[in-house]
Amino acid sequence: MKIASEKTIERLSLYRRLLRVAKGAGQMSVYSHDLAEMVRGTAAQVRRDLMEIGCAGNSKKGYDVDNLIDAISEFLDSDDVTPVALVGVGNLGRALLQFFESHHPKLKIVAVFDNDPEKSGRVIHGCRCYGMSEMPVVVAGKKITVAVLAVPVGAAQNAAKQLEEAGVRGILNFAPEPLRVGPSVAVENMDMTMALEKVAYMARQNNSKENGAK
Amino acid sequence: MKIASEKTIERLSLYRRLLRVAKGAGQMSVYSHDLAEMVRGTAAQVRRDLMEIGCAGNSKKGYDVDNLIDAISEFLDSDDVTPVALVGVGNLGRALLQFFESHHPKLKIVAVFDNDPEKSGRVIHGCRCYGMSEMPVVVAGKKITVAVLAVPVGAAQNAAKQLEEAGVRGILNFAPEPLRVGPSVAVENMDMTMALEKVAYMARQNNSKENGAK
DNA sequence: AAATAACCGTGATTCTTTTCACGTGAGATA
DNA sequence: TATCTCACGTGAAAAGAATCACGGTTATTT
Repeated sequence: MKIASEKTIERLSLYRRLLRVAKGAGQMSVYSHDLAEMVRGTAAQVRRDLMEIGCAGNSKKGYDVDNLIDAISEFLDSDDVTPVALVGVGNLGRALLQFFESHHPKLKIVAVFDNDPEKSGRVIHGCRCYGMSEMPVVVAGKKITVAVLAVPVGAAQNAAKQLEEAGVRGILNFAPEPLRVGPSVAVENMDMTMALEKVAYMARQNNSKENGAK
Repeated sequence: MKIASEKTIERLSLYRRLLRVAKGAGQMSVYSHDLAEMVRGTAAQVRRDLMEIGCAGNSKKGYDVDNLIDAISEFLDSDDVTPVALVGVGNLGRALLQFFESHHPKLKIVAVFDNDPEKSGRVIHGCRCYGMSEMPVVVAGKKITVAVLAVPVGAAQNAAKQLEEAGVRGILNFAPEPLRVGPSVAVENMDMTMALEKVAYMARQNNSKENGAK
């Protein structure tokens, strides 16, 4: 399968979600400019993204919703369900567990890890909680390649290392701390502190623009 | 104050956090390549980012840690504490509340909103919970310009609209749904579904690269 | 059946972001 | 004090991403 830029992958994910909503509403086809409006982008960009994954669009009717969803899914998803591990069962971890419980047919959290021995063995949201030391065997046994890291800052680097050694190849990191991992592990940072600082900055810009300040 | 690109702003936020850690460890100065290594970037980019905000670096000793932190803070932060609202007090909302409680000196969640009347009036993590209908008066009263949106999908668009009307100028959106707001409101999406799909995709790429597949 | 209109596919262009590479200057060394 | 080293500051080049613009195609209309 061809390779696409990260930006394109992000947008494809977004398109698919919106397409599913549209499908649920009974819509059979969409135009590139419809999708563009939904994601606040341009029609040309939507077409280009779809071109990347070799999609088929009809001149007059636009894109077939079902076809598009299938094409994006074939590109983004694995054939079978991807097992995911969650590390860290604090408030955030539980929220994520609940969030992903329902939201995705192809990505499933199948194990959670925490270093609190109190939690070991308990079942949270349908997931068995393991101690950190059990990681290698559980990850290998369940063929886990993707993990969500929701531990407190300070513990993240260590956990990432353990994940890497256990064979994980992608980490979604919620800790506000850059991870040092080898080149064969993809890291996506969800840095909430950074994000909030950024909106605060941009909100201030907007505000002073509005108030006529330079 | 000059304007910088969004990417630069993100990196500045990251630099500052790492600099604070370095300062805590007693470090007095850093080189651009030190910072670069920490954020997995290049030295030239670090220098360029710092140049953007008009920083001073010394040829031989690199950058003074204290100076840099101050310079970045002056650029990113408002002079006084920025009051923030949180909308949605589910698991995620509570996790965010806890997360931001300690993590930031200049950004403070001062009010939470939820449409569950049960929660109205209660105090969660030191924050009074208000009903959605109280938003206009509370937001105006506390001069809130930034909000974190942690409501379930489906409720996000409506909440965003209310926030905008109440005067909010920046929204950090955790709902997997693009928001339609006016141009004077900055939106930053923390789309966990998209992020997880993306790492899963990239992990798969890494995996097949490793296994010799084309 | 011909004309029309609307949208897709994509080469070319423009704009943004990153990297390169080199002159400059500050401290160390002898 | 002269030289040497090393990192900063930054113009210029490269790479990457978004946009433009137009030929081609398909349904609809007359």
